Parts: sequence; structure tokens; C-alpha cells
Amino acid sequence: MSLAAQIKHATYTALLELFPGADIAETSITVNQTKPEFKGDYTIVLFPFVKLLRMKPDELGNKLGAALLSTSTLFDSYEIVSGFLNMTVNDNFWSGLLQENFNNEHFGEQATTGKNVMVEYSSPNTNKPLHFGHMRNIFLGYAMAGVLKRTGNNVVKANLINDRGIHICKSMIAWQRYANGATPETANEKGDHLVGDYYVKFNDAYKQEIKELVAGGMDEATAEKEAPIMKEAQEMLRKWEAGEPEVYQLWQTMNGWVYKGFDATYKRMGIDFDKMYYESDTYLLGKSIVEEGLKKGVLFKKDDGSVWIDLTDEGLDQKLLLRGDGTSVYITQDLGTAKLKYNDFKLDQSIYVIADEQNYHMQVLKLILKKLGEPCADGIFHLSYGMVELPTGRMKSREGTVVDADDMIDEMISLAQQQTEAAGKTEGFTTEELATLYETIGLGALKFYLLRVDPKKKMIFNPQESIDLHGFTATFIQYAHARICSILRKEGLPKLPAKETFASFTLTLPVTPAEKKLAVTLEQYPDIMNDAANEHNPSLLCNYSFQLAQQFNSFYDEHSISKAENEEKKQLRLMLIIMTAQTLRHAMQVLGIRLPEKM
RNA sequence: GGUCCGGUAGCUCAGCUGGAUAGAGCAUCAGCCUUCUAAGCUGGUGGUCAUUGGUUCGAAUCCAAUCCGGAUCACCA
Repeated sequence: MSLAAQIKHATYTALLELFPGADIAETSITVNQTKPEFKGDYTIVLFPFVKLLRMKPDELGNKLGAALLSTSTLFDSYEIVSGFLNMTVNDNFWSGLLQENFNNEHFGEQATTGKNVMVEYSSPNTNKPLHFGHMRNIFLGYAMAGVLKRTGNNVVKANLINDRGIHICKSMIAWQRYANGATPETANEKGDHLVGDYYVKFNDAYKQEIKELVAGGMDEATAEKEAPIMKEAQEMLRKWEAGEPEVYQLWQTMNGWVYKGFDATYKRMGIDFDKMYYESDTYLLGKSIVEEGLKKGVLFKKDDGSVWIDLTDEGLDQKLLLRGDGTSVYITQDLGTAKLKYNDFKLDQSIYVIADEQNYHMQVLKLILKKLGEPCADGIFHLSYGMVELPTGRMKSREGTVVDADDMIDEMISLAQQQTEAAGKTEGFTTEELATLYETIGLGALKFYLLRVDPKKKMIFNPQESIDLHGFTATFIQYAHARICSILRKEGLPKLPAKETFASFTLTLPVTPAEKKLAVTLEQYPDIMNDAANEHNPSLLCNYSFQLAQQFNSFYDEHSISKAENEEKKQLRLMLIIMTAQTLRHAMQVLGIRLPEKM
């Protein structure tokens, strides 16, 4: 149990003892960290009980403070300031925390829950390379999976690849028309980029054809339907669905190129998956669910044979589930996939990392499954995140304003190199070590930049700011970690020394404010991890890690570790920095960010 | 128009299940390297928490209305 929770509970018990029969709920007790300008570590807010117990704040505070001192060994002293009871925690608590946990690799993790949780993220289309918008999705999904794993769940990282449909056929048609048989090898281009180029070419050609048709006297709406290249794409989709070998083979080949490209990008990002789903396998699923829904009378059929669900009672609209010709629409296959996932892994929770533009879709999906009585419905959770925009507005792939993922990674790594060289910090590294370091810094900065804001909020990608390696960045945290590692190297200690290393430690001297600040923050880590899981918000770990690194830097500036005043202080501070480094590593590892030992 | 999300310092964001004088980073100004890594530290400047009303001992936080911005409401995916 966290210290704050312990204090809350101790307060509850003390209040019940002091005022038997009073109507006090533990949840009505507020325990906050004490503001820096007051003496104390944690503060109990007295106001809620002043009225209830008909007592003056000072009187109540004195009674409660005295009771806490006598019943709990946690506290040293208390002070009352205008309705706030500020408790000072005994120094032994902090040294105990350190001795107990300084080398605990699993500090911050929760006991296993036995729950099966799937996190689906990335979920790209195979007609273009990954771009900046995907990166937020990917890093967020990976981080969320990491958080859920550390909080005791069995996590399945899943990727649902949108490998079929009209958009894929567009790239294929354009390739047939314009590529002259080019392959990634002959064009010397990553496969996903090559295919993406032809997707762009399709749209250019399409626009051109529309223009010509309109010039010939056709109205625009008709021209959009009648453009030959669009008709060819639609024809190709029909052939694909009919399983025509030639089309099917081209489809396989081009998707193969794309997958190779994706794999390379995922690998550079340090991202992986446990399970791949392909829409070409799942797009026909869901029909049987619809059939059953019809039988149950949850769904209804219109005169043209199309199947619908009426959600007007829920404040939503009617939603189409099957076309008049019996073919499925997007949501039909999602119904099927949801059930498939559930059956594959006996999921307690199924998280979809999808942009907030699909909030309505996800709401409808869950609702339909619920109405159909599917057991997978309850576990569905839409981790909705805001879209990434440029300072000039939304990125549009058709308008070429997207920031490509591979380019962005290259840019960040080369920037890390420039900054490192400019700072003259390249000495003592081999060439390979430097390459690794630049990658660690560049990718870390990128991931942190995308993870540090609340997922729910849309974010503006400011190229200027994203490449900054100062302030609220991964670099700042990496630097603090490298500093600690440097001290440990000089002390001849490993990153996580054995417990016996400090077996002789006994606390006799007062803990300084800077020392305590670090210890207080370290103690809160498990709570933060828990919050990140409950709120589905990995940005909490960014904020926390930055705060911890910041406090370490202040501490480092104020206190010498190697040349501490005496052996006791040295040991205390070593435990502090070892645990700090371990906690930073732990938090960053959850987010997929590496910390160098030297930089 | 219906539904949903957002509006906090010049910029980017924390804080939002109500608690003390609203916090960081960037930018800007002034200091700190003969001492464990200055990618750092210390301090200053900078606020009508969109607006108005309400609830409360107490509101950036809860409620209502209004204004502004965005998303969505396809036999697209």
C-alpha cells in the first residue's frame, strides 16, 4: 500500500477511535503532498470533519495529530496551518524504503491479476508507408501494453492489418499502369514507399481524368464515378473478391513489399506484436453474427434486403450492417473480428488504440455487440487519441503534407548526432557505440514527444520543438540516468548492487530536504503506474519521470555522493541514486525508451 | 442541426474523483563549471484558468447557459 493510502487509512482509524459513532467514510479523507512552503510531507485536510464533528480546525487537528503520533510509527511530528494538518513522516520510513527497494527491478509493478488483455495498435493500410500520425498510435499502444503488463495483466499486442479493399486496388492499378514492372529492388526503394508512390500516382491520374471529363462537358459528380482509372480499381476489387489468380498474385506481391517495409520501420522503432490479424482473413466474418441478430429480432431488414440496427433509443442513428446485396460493410467485419479476438485469447479486456475521429464508430460497435448479447462486448475499450496536426492544420496524405515515419526517424537520429558532436561529447566511444547512442537519443526524443501529452488531446506537431533536446524531453531523463551510471562506475558498483552492499547502513543523521524529496517521489512510483493503467494514460509516466529526473539534478547539484560528508550519507545517497536510476529505466522501458549509461 | 471532445503564461502542456499564494518546459532576463557529466542547476519576468451565473466553509476543478475551435452523424474504411 502506498504511503498516502496508509496515511489515509491511519487517519480513518484514528478518527473512528476519537469519535465513535461519527459518520465518517474513508473516501471523504483527503491526503495530499504538503506544499513545499510548509513543514511536513503529507497533509490531511481537516475541513470536511470540522462541520461534521462541530469542532474548530485547530482543536480537531491537535486531537487527530496527537492520535496519529501515538498509534502509528509513521510520523515524527505534526503542524496545523489554517485547517490543514501537516504530518512529517519519520526519516526511518524513507531509509527503510530505500533499503528495502533500492535494487528492486520490479518496483512499481503489481501482482498478477490473471486477466487477459489485448491491445490493438498500429493497424495500418497496406497502400502507403507509416507516417507521423501512425507513430502516435504505435507508441501509445506499445506503451499502454507495457503499462498493463506491469500492472499484472497477460497482454497480447495485436496488429490488425488492413490489407484489402479499394484503396489497395488503387495502388495496384497505378502500379500496373505506370511502374513498368518496378520492384523495390529495381527501384532501390523501400517497398512500402514504392507502393505508396503509386497510391499517390493513382490520385494524380484520377484527378487528371476527372478534369478531362469535366472539360468534355460532364458534371463533376458523374466524372468522379466515370473516370476510367476508378472503374478499373473497382473492377480489380471485384476480381480480387472473386479470387482471380492474376490479381491475387499481384496483391500478394505488392503487400509482401509493404510488409517488408513495415517490418523494417517497426524494428527501428523497437516495436513488436504478438498477434497479427489480416482483414483479408476477417472481412467475411460477422455475417453470421448478423444472421443471428436477425433471428433474435435485434436487427431488422429493409425492403431492399439490407440489414439495420435501430439505435435511436440510445440517442444514435440507424446503422447499416449488411448491404442489400448481402455484402458486408466495415462494421460488419469489426463485429466478427471482435468476436474472433475474444475467442482466440479469452479476453477480459480488448483495447482498441484508434484516433478520436472514430469515436462514434467504436461506440456503435460496442453497443451492437451488447445488444446482440455477445460476451465480447463488455471488454471493449476504445483508447481514443487526438489526431496529430501540423501548425498549418491537419496532415493529408493526398495533399502530400504528411510527415513520413522513416524520414522523421532519420531526422531525429541525425539531429542527435549533430547535438552530440556540437557539445563535444563523442570522446571515449567507438563508432558503433556512437551510432547506438544517436539512435537511443533520437528515437527517445521522438517517442517522448508523442507520449508526453494526454492521449485524449489532439496535439500539434511543431517540428522546431520536437527536435529540442532540452527541458521536458527524453534526453533530459537519459542525461540524469547517464550521470548516475557515471557515479556508480567510479564507485565500482553495478547498476543494481546486491542488498548486502549496504547491509551495514543505519540511519542516525537527519535526512536533508533534497534527499527526502527524491525518496518521496520514488515512493509514489507504484501509484503512478497504477494510475497510468486505470486512466489508460502513459503520459503520466512521462510527467513522473521528468519530475524525478529534475529532482535528481537538483539533488546532484546540492549534494556530493562520492565525497559525501561521511560514510552514512554516502551509503544513503548511493541507495537513492541507484533506485532513481532503476525507476527511470523501468518507467522508460515501459514506454519503449532506452536510457544510455554514458552520453 | 444532434451527439461527443477541447479552451489554463507569448508558445507547448501539467493540474480537473473540489482544498493552502494555479505549476512545468520552451522563449526571455540575471547568476553558477579548479569539485561525481553545464544535454545541468539557482533566481527574475510572464495568468481575467474562454465568458456569465449557480452549488460550497472553499471552484481552474462540480452544475447550467453562452462564445470559440475540432471530430462525427455514408450501402467509405
